[in-house]
Amino acid sequence: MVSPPPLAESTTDVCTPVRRDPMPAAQAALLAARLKAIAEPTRLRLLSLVAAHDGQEACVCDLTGPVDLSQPTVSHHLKILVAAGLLTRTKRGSWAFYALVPGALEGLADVLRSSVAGSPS
Amino acid sequence: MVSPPPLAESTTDVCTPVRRDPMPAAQAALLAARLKAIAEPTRLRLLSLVAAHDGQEACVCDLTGPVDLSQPTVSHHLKILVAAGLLTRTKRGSWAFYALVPGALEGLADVLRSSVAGSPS
DNA sequence: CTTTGGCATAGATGTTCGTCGATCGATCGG
DNA sequence: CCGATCGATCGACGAACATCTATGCCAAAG
Repeated sequence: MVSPPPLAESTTDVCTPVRRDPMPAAQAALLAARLKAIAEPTRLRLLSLVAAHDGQEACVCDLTGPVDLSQPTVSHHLKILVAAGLLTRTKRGSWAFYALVPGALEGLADVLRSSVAGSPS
Repeated sequence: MVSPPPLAESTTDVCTPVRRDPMPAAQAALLAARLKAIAEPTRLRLLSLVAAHDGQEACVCDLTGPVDLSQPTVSHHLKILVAAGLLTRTKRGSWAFYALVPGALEGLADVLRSSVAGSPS
């Protein structure tokens, strides 16, 4: 590997010098896992549907119709959203009510803003 | 698939009344596609690596080493990040330099904050 | 013009993911 | 208890994805 003419300065074989430490692999894996939970059209719609309900909670029977998917599929997505810390599950009677975790999505957005540009050691 | 209260078909009450219109399927698909671009550990590290370089740009030879992947794989991920509007590609001589699109990641974070709870308009 | 080096593309492969139908535990009404 | 309903789990299937090796393209060097 040869350095490009105007920009190379380092003693290593790097083309451009490095100013900060990049994101560690472990942190990248963790953030990516959280982002994967919302990087899916159905799950975004489910979050929006829950938020659109009074009290910001809804049972599964409220959601299967609007997203036009089978009940097992909806339960599967809801489980992923709960595991990601974006929804909570509360069983009342025969129904399972899902509610938004306040600030969870905003927190994820904030981490996204700061993780790439701002993590110097 | 029956609801405890009388089954409704429209946006009126089912289990819980609806207060807002949920996210449209088209918007959910578009947002999910953008999120998928960053919901991957290697791509997050690549974004961070580019941000860590002087001038916030780097060529492929700068990135293959740190992420410990083959050069075609790195090119593949960079292409996805360019398609998502997060990186720009500029060829100078034999080298292809990738740079962050200013504000792209922040804009995505803002959309994420407002899309679920905010009004769809 | 030939060679060399950086990078993109193509094809192949193993894994992950989204979806469904079938089933099962749990709960409520008679 | 009995039958019905809500919702979670299981097993399967097809699509999408991340990765590799091999190859092609283009610019610079000799």
